[in-house]
Order: sequence, then structure tokens, then C-alpha cells
Amino acid sequence: MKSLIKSRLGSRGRPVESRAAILTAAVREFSQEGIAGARIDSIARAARVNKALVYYYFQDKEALYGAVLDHVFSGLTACISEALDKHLSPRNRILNYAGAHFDYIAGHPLYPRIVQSELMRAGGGGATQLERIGKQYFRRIFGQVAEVLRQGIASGDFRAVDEMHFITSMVAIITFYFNSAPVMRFMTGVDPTSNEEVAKRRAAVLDFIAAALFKSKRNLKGARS
Amino acid sequence: MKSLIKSRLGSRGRPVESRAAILTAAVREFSQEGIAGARIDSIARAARVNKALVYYYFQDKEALYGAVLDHVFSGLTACISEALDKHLSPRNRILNYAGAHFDYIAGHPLYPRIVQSELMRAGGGGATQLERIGKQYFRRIFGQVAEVLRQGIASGDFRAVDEMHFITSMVAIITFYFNSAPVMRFMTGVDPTSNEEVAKRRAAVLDFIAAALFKSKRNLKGARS
DNA sequence: GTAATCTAACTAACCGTTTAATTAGTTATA
DNA sequence: TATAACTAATTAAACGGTTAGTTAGATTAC
Repeated sequence: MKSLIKSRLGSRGRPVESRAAILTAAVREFSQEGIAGARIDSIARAARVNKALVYYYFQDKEALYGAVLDHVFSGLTACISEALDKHLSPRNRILNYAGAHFDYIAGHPLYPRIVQSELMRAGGGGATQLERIGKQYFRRIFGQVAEVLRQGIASGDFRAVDEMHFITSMVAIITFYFNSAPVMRFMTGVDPTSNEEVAKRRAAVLDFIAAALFKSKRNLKGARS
Repeated sequence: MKSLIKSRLGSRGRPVESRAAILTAAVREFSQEGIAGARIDSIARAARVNKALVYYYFQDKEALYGAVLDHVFSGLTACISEALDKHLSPRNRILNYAGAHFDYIAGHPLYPRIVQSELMRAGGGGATQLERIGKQYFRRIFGQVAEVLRQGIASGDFRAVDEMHFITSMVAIITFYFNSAPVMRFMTGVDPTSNEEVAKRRAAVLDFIAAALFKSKRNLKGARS
């Protein structure tokens, strides 16, 4: 009887899509506003759904945030893991990893802010989901990258860097650009998220890592994605 | 008549110290909770002052946050500027800058979280103080560091890096460790903010930068602070 | 006495969460 | 096969706690 748009009241509608819409909206909201700044009302509105439905599918705000974290990190680690699994020389595996990590973030500009939010939340000592995330997602990848570093160092390809700190620095270089994009926008005048600028940044990141890690500076071509 | 602790009601008390106490408490609160999570009540309580006094000295939450940003960034840039003004070789000036930046953050563990918060706020498109901060503090230092890079490249001491991207990467390496400290704490088991670990990180940062920038790898001693 | 400093109490809005109702499919039953 | 009973999806409305911001007045230095 009614139009398709209006007749959703009480209808069983599209449950799977409703849930997905809520999650997508939550990713955007948490990413833009942070956890304390995110508004359930706003998420519901963006998902074109009643606020109570958010609570129907997700226990509370914290649980919804947890679901968002899982969504973000599972995608990220899946992508990186795939890049790491190819068996290449240590050099190319490192560049491959860095490139994949960079590309994933570049393709999902909302994610780095969520990661930063969660990193920062842990500092306050309050209840955090970070421990779960770390165990579930980080540990494995961290171990894999560290192993590649060890191989490269043993074979004499790499400088004898501290694995822990080197990985930290790589992640920093890969990530930071996207968080600080707003500052650059008005300090340089150009849009740092344009394809062209992102490509430049990608080259700079791989160059930086290669220069800092590889012993012989020949053949610094950088891995293609 | 009353004890010193209790007799602050209505008294003219210590206005300068009251204001300073509010600012200090605000730095801590904004750093731990972020801007949306920060509570004026909590700040007032920590400063041992009535909430209305916060509004007496600072217009509103946003203005208080602005004062916090000024406090943080003026200290940071003063410290870095001093390190940059010494006239040394390009190599030592870069290492000097990086060391000073690192040391300042290490000595003020609450600051990096505030910086990150502000960086992230800008992404949402909402009203931001970042533009003011950038003009007032960043531009000058950015220009100085870029100039040193240009000198080093011209003299053949440095690789021909893109200044903009290289500075971004340096800041990333210097900063990131402190934001991600919580993750490391439980992934490694050791406290990353201990003097010993911070010193290790400092060495790793300077080594990373030197390796990525300097052409000849001789004399990589690193600048003392 | 008057201007600067400070407080207790208040309010208006907001926001996370709950409740109860409503509708659309599904299954059981006559 | 029609329909009654049941379940899942969804909403409108309200509740209760919290919080940014206000007001009116108290106290004291000058």
C-alpha cells in the first residue's frame, strides 16, 4: 500500500542490511568524533534506522565500538597477512608489507583515526579493548615482520636494527601522514589525500624505509603494489 | 581565622595560582579524555576550584581547550627553536632538532595525546583551532628544518629527499612511540616509558633518521642532548 | 565602596538506554 | 488452504543521569 521508503515501520525489512548500515555509519561516526564524541542518534540517523535498533543489534555503545574495531582490524590484518605470505627476498617482503599497509590505509581513510583513538584511550588507564585487539590481530603480524627483519639481518642484507623499534618506526611513517593530512592541507595549500599526493607519499615512505634498513643502496626500486 | 586549606571561599586567594591550577588540570583532563570526553567539573575539582571559576577565567570549554593548546605548543616550539638556532653542520642540526623534539615529548608525556587529539579533530571538518596553531607555531619551525635539509642536500651531505615528506616522517618517528606506548606495554611486558626504554628509543630514532638521510654512513655518533 | 576573586545552587539541554507497541514474515494447526 | 499463534525486526516515546553554562551573591584587598 505505502511507498517502499515510508513503509518500514514495524516491518522486518532487511535485517542483514540494517545491521551492516549501522556498522558502516558507526565506523564513520567513531572515526570523525572519537568514542566520547560519537552520538548514537547520529549513527542511527546516518543508517536510516531508529536509535533503539542500534541497541537491538549491539548491546551498548561500547560493544558497538568493539564491533567497529573488529571490522577495521580484521580487514587490515587480512590484507597485510596476505602480503607477508608471499615468499620473496627479505628486502622485497619488507617493501611488500609496507606497501600493502600503506595502500590499505590509503584506501580506507577513516581507519587510521579509529586506530589512533583506540591507542590513546588505553593511556588513560580506563577499560580498553586494546588488549583483545592486540592479542587477536597485532601479535601475529608483528611476529611475522620481526622474523623477516631477523632473516635480513642474518643474511647481511639489513643493518642490525632493533626489530621492535624498527617496526614501530615503520608503522609510524606509514600511518602518520594520514592523521596529519589536515595540517598539511593548509600549510601547503594542496590536498594531501589526492591520488597524486598519496602516490608521492607512498614513494617517499618506501624510500625512507629502504634507505634506513638496507645495507647496499643499489636496486632501490621499491615494490609495486 | 580559618585554616589555610578551608578559608578560600570568597577570598581573593591566589588568582594567578588558581588560573595556573585550572590550566594544569585542563592539560591533564584533555590529554586523558580527549576534548569531547573532558569534563569541566572534573577539571575544577582537580584544580581545587569551583566550576564557575573556570568560566570566569576562560570563556568556555573551547576557549579553555585553546589555552591548553597554546600552553603545549608554545613550550614545544620554544624548545625546538632553541635547538635549531645553534649554528652547526646540517647533520648535527638535524640530529639536534630531532633529539630536542624527542626529549621535550619524553619530558611531557601528556602532550602527544593532545596533539593527536587536535590533529584528529581537524579531519571532521568542524571548527578547529588547528589553523591558528599551525600559523602561530608550526610554520616557522617547519621552514627552519626545511632550510637545514636544503643546505645538507646542496652540500652533498644528505640524500636528495623531499623536504616536506621527510619532515613528516621524522615527526612521525619521534612522536608515534609515545602514543603507542600502551600497546607495547602489554605486547612486550616491559614499561616503554621507563627511562631506560625511552633512552633506547631515542637512540633508535636518531639512528633511523641518520641512516635514512645521511649519504656517508661514517661518524654516526648521534647528538647528545 | 568598589572591583576582583570566588562559591553554592540552579537550569536547560543533551544523550545513552529502556519500554512498550507495532508490523511482517513463519510455522503450526484445523 | 486458511488462519491462528508465534517470532523477528523495527519504531515512537519517554526516562534518568550527566554536563556545559548561568546567576546571584559572598568575601576581601585596596
